[in-house]
Amino acid sequence: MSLKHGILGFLNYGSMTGYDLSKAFLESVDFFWHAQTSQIYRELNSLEKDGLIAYETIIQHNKPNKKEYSITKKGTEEFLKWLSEEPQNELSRFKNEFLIKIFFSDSLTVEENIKKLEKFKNDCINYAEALINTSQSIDFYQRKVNNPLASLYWSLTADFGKSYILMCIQWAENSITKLKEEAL
Amino acid sequence: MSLKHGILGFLNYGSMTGYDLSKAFLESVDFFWHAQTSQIYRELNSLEKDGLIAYETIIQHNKPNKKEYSITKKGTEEFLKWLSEEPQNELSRFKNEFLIKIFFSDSLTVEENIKKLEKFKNDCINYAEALINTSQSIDFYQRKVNNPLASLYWSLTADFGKSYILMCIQWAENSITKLKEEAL
DNA sequence: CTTGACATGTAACAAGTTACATGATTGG
DNA sequence: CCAATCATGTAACTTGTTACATGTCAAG
Repeated sequence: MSLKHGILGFLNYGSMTGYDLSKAFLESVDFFWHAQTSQIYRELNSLEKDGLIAYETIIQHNKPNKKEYSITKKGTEEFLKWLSEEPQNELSRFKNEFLIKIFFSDSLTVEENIKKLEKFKNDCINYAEALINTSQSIDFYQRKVNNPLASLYWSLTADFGKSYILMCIQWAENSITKLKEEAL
Repeated sequence: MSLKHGILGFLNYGSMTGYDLSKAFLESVDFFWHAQTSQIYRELNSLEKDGLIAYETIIQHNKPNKKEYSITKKGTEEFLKWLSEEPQNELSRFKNEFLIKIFFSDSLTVEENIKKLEKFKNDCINYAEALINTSQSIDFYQRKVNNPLASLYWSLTADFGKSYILMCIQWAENSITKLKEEAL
């Protein structure tokens, strides 16, 4: 439901190709909305069929031709409608396969589970570094879009990511401590 | 991919009907894995076809008949294989539609966005209360399963939920403060 | 007499994942 | 010469969502 609106949101800033969109997702909202390239192209087709976006083929000489998509009036209306709708309770949609594995972990040894948690903690630390790049690309896009308020909202989402990862690291550390106590 | 393993995990504790499973999901892992009833019945069919579970029809007199599913040897093997596999980086799968709306929020007024964040904060506070029930049902199931280590892992996942919600509330408060400053 | 718990599902659709498929140019 | 970037997609499959469909019994 939301990938469509995500695409409309980006096209609302300006025209883009599927490839551009793919990069934009990756460099900005990937942390909370990962979009596969194949999915983006599928959605572009469907949005175009519904008249929410339109494209123009741009013939290039030293690069492959491309389709530049832009949002239509109908598309902008749909985007703004979605944006002002009351968001559903997001907590009820939270999903985490790692936590299910933890939930059922009594079928493994305590040592194996400590390793699992340590791996999770390391993943978090690595991801925290990757988020720094996201902050940098916010600066980059800010200049492109030329809208001071936009980057404020972007940074709020980046803050969420940082807080989430910190929380995960702390939870993992606490959990490891508890398991080590149990192992005695 | 994981609903299957979640079902196997519960059946590994003991036999259950689809209805029981539906309740078990709701009362324990719902926070990080919500399963629709319809999805559970579909997966049960598919797991049975694959020989990972088997069922016995139980005829009841004052209640509707039911199918009691139990895990097979093959099912247990598959479950343990999944459990000991290295979990994928979970952070790259995190999804949150609310954050996308925040990301694109410069198309709305600051006041509207403050309201949105306040609603989010309230949802979090309400959900925090709901999680207390989950903690209680951990105690209930602990007695049923009679495995002291199991409930330790269950409580780790409940801790994660509490930390996550606290983090969300704090983030929402900070964000509201920032927007109020901006509104001046 | 009505609500909630028990109990099982199907059908249609939407969204996400994985694998495949192609091919040019640029920079090191 | 090899890897990365540019650029577009299809096909098959798995998951997840929403709406529909049916019916009993117990308790308040």
